[in-house]
Amino acid sequence: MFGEILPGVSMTLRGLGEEFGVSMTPAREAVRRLVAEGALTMSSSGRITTPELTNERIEELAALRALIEVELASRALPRAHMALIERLQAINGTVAEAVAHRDAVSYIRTNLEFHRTLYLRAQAPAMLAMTETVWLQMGPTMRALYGRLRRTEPPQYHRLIIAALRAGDEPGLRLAVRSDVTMGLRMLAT
Amino acid sequence: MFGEILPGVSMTLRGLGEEFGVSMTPAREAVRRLVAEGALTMSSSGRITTPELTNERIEELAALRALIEVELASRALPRAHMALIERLQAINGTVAEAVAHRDAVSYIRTNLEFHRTLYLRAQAPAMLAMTETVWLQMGPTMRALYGRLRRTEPPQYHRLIIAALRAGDEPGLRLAVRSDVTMGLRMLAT
DNA sequence: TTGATCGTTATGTGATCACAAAAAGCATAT
DNA sequence: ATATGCTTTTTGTGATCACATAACGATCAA
Repeated sequence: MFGEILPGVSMTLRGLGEEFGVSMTPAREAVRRLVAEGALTMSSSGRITTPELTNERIEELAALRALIEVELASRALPRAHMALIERLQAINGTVAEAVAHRDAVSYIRTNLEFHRTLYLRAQAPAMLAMTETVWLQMGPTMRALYGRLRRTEPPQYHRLIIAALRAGDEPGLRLAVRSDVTMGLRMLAT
Repeated sequence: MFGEILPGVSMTLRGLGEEFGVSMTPAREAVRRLVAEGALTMSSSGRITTPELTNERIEELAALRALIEVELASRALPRAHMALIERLQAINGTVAEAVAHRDAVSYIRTNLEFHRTLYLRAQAPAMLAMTETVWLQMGPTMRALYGRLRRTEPPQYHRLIIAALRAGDEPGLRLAVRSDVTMGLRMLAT
């Protein structure tokens, strides 16, 4: 999910088992679950690799993020008190730090933490689970895309999200979330 | 997915293995995958049952259906030719038959087939997979709800969907799909 | 009749193994 | 130098087993 593994990297059940100190059986169950969720790809012969997404698939997943996350933000808005907004601002600080250090994995992790912190307030576990499944599918690809990105300024749309939360501005929040989700990928997927 | 199993029904790995002529290992992998997708519930001790959804969860899943399926229908609209519309009409006939026979499982199956046939035209496999995951989670509950429903007339919104497809009316299509998805549950979940 | 306690059965988990198939390595020929 | 055929190694799959624990049921006491 955090892009620690690049797309197209292969792994074996025995290797994973050894890495985590277990036998093949639990490694297999974990891998097959991740395959079912789209986080890993399994070839017809059963070989395991991280997915290499096509541009069409990236666009589709970005559209799913936009749909669901806008709804989650909207549902979180009436429950977003000052403590939450301050926490979001703090997380956004660490996001800016990761960008300044050009640490792609840390950037992805803190960026998703920003979103998850907000969405947790929506009290919608099924929607959050769906969103995290999408994040999981995009992890390796996001890493590969952000890796080639040269940028030193923190994400602008996070500020808009926080401002809209402060103002209780639902249309503004929806627009800010949609922009944050789609722009980040649209500038890269072409 | 089709409601062949009611909510709260428990099953064992050995029983499933015997039922499908395999050992515990493949049964376990299948069960754990279904648990990961929300189609089955696993207690802290590992016991397997079909999920018993709360009303809040039902509302949430219905909202997810509305969000994603409206988008899928919208993407399918420009590709929906006459052959597809005729096929949808034929499927809708079998839906009406299932309703007339008060066959809940058959009704759920053909109703979902109606939707899937339309959404396949959207060429959006990730969105379709997400939608089917939601269907999977709702299967047992839908069966329980439709089982107590007394109705003999076919679903009205399917006709609206077909009419909107014919007219190329995107706003009308979005409204019809949203209504079909949410109304069918809203009248039951209270 | 109800509640608790204890022994029995049922159940999921993880490890190990045999097997088949695929991948990789390697030598040979053109 | 490249393609080809064969051998070896690697890898996933499914079955079986030992074990720990949870569920069940019977027995007994209040």
